[in-house]
Amino acid sequence: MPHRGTTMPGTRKGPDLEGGGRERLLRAAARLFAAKGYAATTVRDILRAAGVTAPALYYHFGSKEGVFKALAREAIQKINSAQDEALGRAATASGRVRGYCRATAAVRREYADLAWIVDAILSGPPEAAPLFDFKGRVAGAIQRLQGLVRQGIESGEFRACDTRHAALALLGAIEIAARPRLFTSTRTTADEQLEGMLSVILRGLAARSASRPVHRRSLPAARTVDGRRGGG
Amino acid sequence: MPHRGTTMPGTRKGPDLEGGGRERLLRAAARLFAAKGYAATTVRDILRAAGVTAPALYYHFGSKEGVFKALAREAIQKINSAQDEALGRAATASGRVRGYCRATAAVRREYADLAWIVDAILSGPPEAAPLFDFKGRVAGAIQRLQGLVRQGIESGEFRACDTRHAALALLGAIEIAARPRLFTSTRTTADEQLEGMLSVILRGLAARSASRPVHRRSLPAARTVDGRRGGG
DNA sequence: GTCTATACAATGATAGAC
DNA sequence: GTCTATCATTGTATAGAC
Repeated sequence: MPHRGTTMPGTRKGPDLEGGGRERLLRAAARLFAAKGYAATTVRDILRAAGVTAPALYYHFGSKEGVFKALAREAIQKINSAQDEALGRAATASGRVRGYCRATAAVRREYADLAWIVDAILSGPPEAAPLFDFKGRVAGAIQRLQGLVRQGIESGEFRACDTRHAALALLGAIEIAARPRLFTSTRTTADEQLEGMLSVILRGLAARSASRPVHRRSLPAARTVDGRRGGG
Repeated sequence: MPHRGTTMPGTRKGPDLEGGGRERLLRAAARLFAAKGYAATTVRDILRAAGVTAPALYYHFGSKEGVFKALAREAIQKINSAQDEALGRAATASGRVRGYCRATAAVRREYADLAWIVDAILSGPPEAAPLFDFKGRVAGAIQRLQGLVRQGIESGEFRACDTRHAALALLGAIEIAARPRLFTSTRTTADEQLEGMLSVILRGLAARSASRPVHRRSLPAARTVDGRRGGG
């Protein structure tokens, strides 16, 4: 696996084919992995989509697996910085939880290309595809969420509860929100759904009976309330 | 696709190789799909593991895709019957929700072999692998959960809320609980985790402030309560 | 229903010129 | 850094005997 780490392209070519071969390969691979999956995407597919030939790919990445790794590394960096930034600005515990979940789900959606592959790898067993420390990353995500919940408990904003269970429930919401194709209905966006799920879960964590005003006189059969956005 | 629907084998062979070639092919395929994924599993792999040769597979299933379809059909039937049975016996709305989630997660865990592949297909795009109406099945699952929540609202057991958001949150919990490899820690089982997540979510749905006694004097810093297990 | 034997397209990857 | 040309391997699937 003797592929170089970085290189200095600089040469330009066609009109809309911007970036060196390396960038074009990455974007084409991301699109194709998303469309067909890792195993089903052939090196030739990537090459044709990127408008380069085989040796270019093997020069930059060493293998098809190398392309995937580079792609995943990129997505992970984005998620990390998005999460860090989201944690910075937030006053309440539920605010931090919301921000963290929002940021994570958003990047995962943006990188839905890789996300679902990574997901398959994570859920799956041994090594269906090349991977890093994905499993470790999941553990880290759980711990970070647990930390947020624990802070909320300590500050009195949340009730005492099993922080791990709460973290897992939140992770489930993120998981759902990260798959718009599957769960987004005609009239709902993934963001709206995430907010709704978080409202339900955070209400279960709230120290008092109501963390936010949700008054509605009786119970009119099966009417929806919550999700406070004029949307429609 | 001219593969026969059913056949009548009857012949036996080796000592531990029970069942006709058809059964052996199914079991071998399930194991391999689980170990390597659909695309990465070759027909030759399946044949070698099942101890038969190619024509046997193509006689029974018509193609590699046919094998997967047969497998998925089997899992779907199991999930359906498990869910129906779980809905039968249950008094309260939260009891029905718990039962439904438990049953679904349990079967999904039992069929983790296929579950994660189906999941990858669902999360993924077009046709990374052959599929049925998987997308429709997900929609059905959401609607069934929505129905349970709506019943709870109508009966006054749950507060008025967006039933879809509640259903999605529950689905997220199931999703998490169905992947023991990823989320189960050293001292926790997937069942315990599901119960814990459901407790959090159902508390968020409860009409009153407490659906089950969760009293614990103050809030001792960062102590976990809930999940009744001595674990440290 | 299952076998032997095989067709043949597609795969990931490389050598070596420029 | 990118190309042309090509390799060895593996992929799914089938004919035809038993």
